[in-house]
Amino acid sequence: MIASGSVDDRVDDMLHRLGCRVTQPRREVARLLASKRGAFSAESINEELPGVGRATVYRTIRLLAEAGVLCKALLPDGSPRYSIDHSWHHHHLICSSCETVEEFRSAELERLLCELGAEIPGRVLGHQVDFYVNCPDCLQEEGADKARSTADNGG
Amino acid sequence: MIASGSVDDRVDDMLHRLGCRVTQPRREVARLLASKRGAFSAESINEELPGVGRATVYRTIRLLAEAGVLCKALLPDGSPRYSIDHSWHHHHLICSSCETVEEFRSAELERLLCELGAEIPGRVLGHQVDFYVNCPDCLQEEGADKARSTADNGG
DNA sequence: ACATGAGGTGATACTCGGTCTCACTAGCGT
DNA sequence: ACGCTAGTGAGACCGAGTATCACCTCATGT
Repeated sequence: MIASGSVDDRVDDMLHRLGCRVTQPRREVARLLASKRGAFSAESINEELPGVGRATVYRTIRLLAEAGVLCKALLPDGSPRYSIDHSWHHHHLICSSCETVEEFRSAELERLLCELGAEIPGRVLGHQVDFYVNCPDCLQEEGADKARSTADNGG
Repeated sequence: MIASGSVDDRVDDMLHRLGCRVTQPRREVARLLASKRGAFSAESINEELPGVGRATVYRTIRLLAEAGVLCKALLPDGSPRYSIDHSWHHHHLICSSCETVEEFRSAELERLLCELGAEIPGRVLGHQVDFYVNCPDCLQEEGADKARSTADNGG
């Protein structure tokens, strides 16, 4: 608990820099987000913070997403997942089984997208690239399941 | 009205090929979809077919999307738009102002995505590439607006 | 330290897109 | 023509998110 003060300080700092009031609920949401690994739904944050109102959780997430602190990825069904935006520009690897979202980057891809963008009629504002995958964890589990059922058949 | 029989026939044919019953509601939904240019929301179809139940409209759209007859694009906010899937594999140009969705294809992009996919840990199931744009129509309108306001300032 | 007021909060109602339920209907094989 | 069963439609329900509005609290000026 000795070092936790610095996390609070950084969170307060960030909220300050966004030009908004540093309130207790925002602090709580931001701290929880900062502690997250990987992508999460707004609702999961809401559930983990019963002391903070739903509206406030959603408002704060929107605030941080608009400020570029969070980045938003869409699952194939369109439901959004948020994650801390660690790197300037990146794309997503979305696991179709466990719905985890990983970042990935490729300079070559950016270059090609930029080239393609130049040929597109109209003005290109941005792009989004998502790979839908089975992540290694899910593959391993799948493999384990298969091995189990084979063992069952065999014995 | 003389030629409309052939559209009906093609719609019936398609429904048959999907291995499902050819019912009046499905026919109506499929015919309306066939007449659509560009992308549309499920709700808009529902509104245009007051004689067909909401559940049936959504069910039919899902059916056709799963069969690959329709393809689904997600707007930046995650709301889905459907369009007739004219070509085997394509990506989308989504206009951020008027929300129209256009298809685009690039062999080079596919090649690179395939290469990148090979390096991704896990199993790649698919990918999605969207360009967010201002379409030429919206740009033109914007230009017209600007010209108007300049004229106002000048006169 | 205290008053002040604008920005923020939270309970709750609402919206929107979509699915589920279930009694009823109609397509289609016989 | 009959009967089975897939399909239908009204409406309840759901999940994610927004709007409303009385109340609260942070930050500032004195």
